[in-house]
Amino acid sequence: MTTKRPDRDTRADLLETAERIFAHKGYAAVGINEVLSSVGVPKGSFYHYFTSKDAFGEAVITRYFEQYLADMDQILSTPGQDWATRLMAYFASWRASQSFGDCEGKCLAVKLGAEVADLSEPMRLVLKAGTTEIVDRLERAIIGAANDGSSPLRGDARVTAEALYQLWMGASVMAKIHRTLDSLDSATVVTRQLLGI
Amino acid sequence: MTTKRPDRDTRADLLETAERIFAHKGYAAVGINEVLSSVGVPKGSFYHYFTSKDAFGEAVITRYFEQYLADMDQILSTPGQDWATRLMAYFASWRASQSFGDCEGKCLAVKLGAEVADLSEPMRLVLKAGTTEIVDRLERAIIGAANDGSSPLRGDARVTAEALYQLWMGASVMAKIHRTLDSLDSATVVTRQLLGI
DNA sequence: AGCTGTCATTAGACCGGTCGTCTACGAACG
DNA sequence: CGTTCGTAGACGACCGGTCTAATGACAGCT
Repeated sequence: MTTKRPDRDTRADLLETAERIFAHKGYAAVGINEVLSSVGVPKGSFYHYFTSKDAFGEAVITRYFEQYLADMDQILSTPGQDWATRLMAYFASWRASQSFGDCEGKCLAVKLGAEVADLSEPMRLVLKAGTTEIVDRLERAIIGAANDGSSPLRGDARVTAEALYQLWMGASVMAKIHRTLDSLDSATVVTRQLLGI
Repeated sequence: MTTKRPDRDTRADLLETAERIFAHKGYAAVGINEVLSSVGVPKGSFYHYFTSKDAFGEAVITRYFEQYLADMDQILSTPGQDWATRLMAYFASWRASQSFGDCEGKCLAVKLGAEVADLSEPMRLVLKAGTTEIVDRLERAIIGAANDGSSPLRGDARVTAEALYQLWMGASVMAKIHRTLDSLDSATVVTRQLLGI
């Protein structure tokens, strides 16, 4: 009498819950059981949907980036704003997402990047593809800002985009280590400086 | 007839070996046994030298930073160079340390920062203290560069120091994810830009 | 020299949790 | 009515960190 859940729910629940748990505890430190019992799904179901923990992790990260990029696209296409403003809005939302006091900081790329990169090749490739797309969008935004005159582009747009992403990634790690948002404030200041605004 | 090894060797061997293994596989993914058997020390000995895996991890990171800061001090005090040159030499050596093809990238702060920060409070505090000292040194170097005229200081030195460290941290994570040194090149370019040189 | 007390070090048992497998049941739908 | 999809959870093999009990080396004393 399991109330006939439409199949996708279980799978989606697993992915969604795992994202939260991974973002908090990392990948290796979390057992499948923890995710399972947290969702209330028995172990048997897991291997119906996923072939292994690694494949599961891959799916979690894939889903994360899909969602992340969609959100990012939305912020970077706000009508009636110049590109520089849109860029700063993106970073402001990044800052906000880390600010969840406890210890969340929901950015999976930050949390899992270093841990997973030399642990599982498939997961690494998903991370690579995802971060590349993020930098692509930043680059386009920077070029846009140069064109609409909201930022005086000095130097290569690609390099600047990469550096900005790296800066914010590092700032997020430091925020975790210091349990402070100061690092994100520094990043904000320097971001303005780099964009010349 | 155990050839009477002086006690400290075992302990030092464990710390040193663990540093290498942690830098490669992370913290949670590595079992004590792996370190032990890699050094050739029996399991029983471990808890003679350390009270727990966490205390061990703490000691590993502490040792790492001691060494790292000593190296950094040396680079940043090269005689006959202006401060801007010293700074760039430091970042060049950072780049070089990541370049070990395989997957090393021996920077423990980068590898373990995100993973460990919300896993163990003691380890987090060691990371916090260590990274703070690194930024302190960067700040002093930046102020030095402003004073000796090798870099036109624009803006707060502290903020710039923090941003530089974050930038390079993020660049190292990206290097892991993309298995490329490109990110470190971008970081180099932007570092020059931020220092105005 | 022999005996003994003390301490550093080791051996290995212990229990709990890990991932993944496998069989059996139920519910849905043709 | 039977095949498919999904649930259920016991099970095995293994590995994790921890702890107690035994071993060894050595110092001092008689």
